[in-house]
Amino acid sequence: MTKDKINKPSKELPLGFIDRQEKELLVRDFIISNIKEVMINYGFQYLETPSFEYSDSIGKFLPDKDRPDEGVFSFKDENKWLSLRYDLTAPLARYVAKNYLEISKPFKRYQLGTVWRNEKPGPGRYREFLQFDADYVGTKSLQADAELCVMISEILQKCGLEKSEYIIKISSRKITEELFKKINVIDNQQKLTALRALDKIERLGWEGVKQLLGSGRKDQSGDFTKGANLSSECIATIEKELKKKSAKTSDLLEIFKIFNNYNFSNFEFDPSIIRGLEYYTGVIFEVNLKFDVKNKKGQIIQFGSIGGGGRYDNLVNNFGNYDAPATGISIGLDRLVYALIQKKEFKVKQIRPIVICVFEKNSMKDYIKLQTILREADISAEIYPGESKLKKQMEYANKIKSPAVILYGEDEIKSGKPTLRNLSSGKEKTIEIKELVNEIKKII
RNA sequence: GCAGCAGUAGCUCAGUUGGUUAGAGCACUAGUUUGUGGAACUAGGGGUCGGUGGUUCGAAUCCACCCUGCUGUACCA
Repeated sequence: MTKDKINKPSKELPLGFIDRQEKELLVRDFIISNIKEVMINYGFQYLETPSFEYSDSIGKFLPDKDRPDEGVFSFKDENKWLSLRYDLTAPLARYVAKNYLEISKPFKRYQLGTVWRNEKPGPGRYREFLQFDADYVGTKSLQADAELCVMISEILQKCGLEKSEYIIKISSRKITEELFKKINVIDNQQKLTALRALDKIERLGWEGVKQLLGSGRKDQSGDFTKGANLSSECIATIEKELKKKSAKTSDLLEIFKIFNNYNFSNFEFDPSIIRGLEYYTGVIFEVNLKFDVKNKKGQIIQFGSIGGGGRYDNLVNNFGNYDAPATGISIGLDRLVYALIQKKEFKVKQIRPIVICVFEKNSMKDYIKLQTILREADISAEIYPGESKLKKQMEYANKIKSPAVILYGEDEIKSGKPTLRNLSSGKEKTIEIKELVNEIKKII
């Protein structure tokens, strides 16, 4: 095929980037339209911020990140580092700080946008993906946090999920904070390592997590991960405290009350969820699907959550003296699409055109006439785009899954009666032009 | 990043202890049917066997390094 490979551009995609095809995009569109409806009902503003930000605007307040290209795609422009956004929360904080005096307080906005992460992709995880974010900025009220959970639940149900197919897991950073105080862990690095370990309970189980809290753990491939080096008494206390299935912190008790007011019960207290590490300050939540998700080979994969969020009361404050406590939720739309396509036979209709076959170039006027009639009746229709034998045209129509072809050759044109061939049944009918629309509507 | 495994046609793979012109199925192209697709049959195109270097009379097969992919793990703001 290619005799001289040299100098030909590569047809491969960069690591972690993919082409997305119509079926997936239609499901995504369906989800997005549901999101927009719900967002309007809940009174959120629609916002869009640019893909690029100054690196320090979205990163400098994050500890232990001194290089701008750590995890993000960056380049230097006129001596300033620019980065592709890695989430929609950091740009929101920047936006709020920039427009602080003009915007309402509280400020509610939602945003749909592509984000990029320069890290290793996994099943259903890419380096470019679409995120949906809804945030409340400028309120400490847990009513806001509660509404986000109720709202995401409503979106998922609109998308066709049953209540039994997903759950909102909820916890609070205050639990682990108090716990660390109790067992006297004050070293920040040790706290972080311990938090990261606890975040893995779902995947590794308590045994694995305890190893990570202690000296460390060897994985399947034999690779060793260093642990948090806590004493076995501390680990025992952590396990005991976190296995209690009742929440005691004031913020959780309050939000559960609010859930009750909403008659919302599809949540579960789970002290093992940690979510991100740096900026959450209070209530945190995670949206989990309860059915198995498989990869291309049919193996069940570790899918994790499709999104989550929580309270971050200090983020906007990093830009200056703004009192802007906030709470927000992020959903990875591509992951949701990936899961939904498997779970439901989505009745997202891929509309394919009726193909009008071309017999004579000289009759093009007649073909266009038919095409216009169909298109005016809102029926997708096309004149075969090319010059081929009828057989080729039929093969084309079949390949694109066209519901029917119209055969309008010399004889038909003379009598003014095109032939309509149903491509799934193979049946043909020669009919008056004025009946064409009705006959086709019976087929599609 | 670390670790394990893998890389042969567009796709899924076969290729025996290194031995002549590297195979199959699907897909593709053309024809059997010059106004008829999805089935069948016939013929055909397409691979420097991931790359580079080495061992050898001879390498898809052995060795080294690199690249890419998969899985686990770490990081994921």
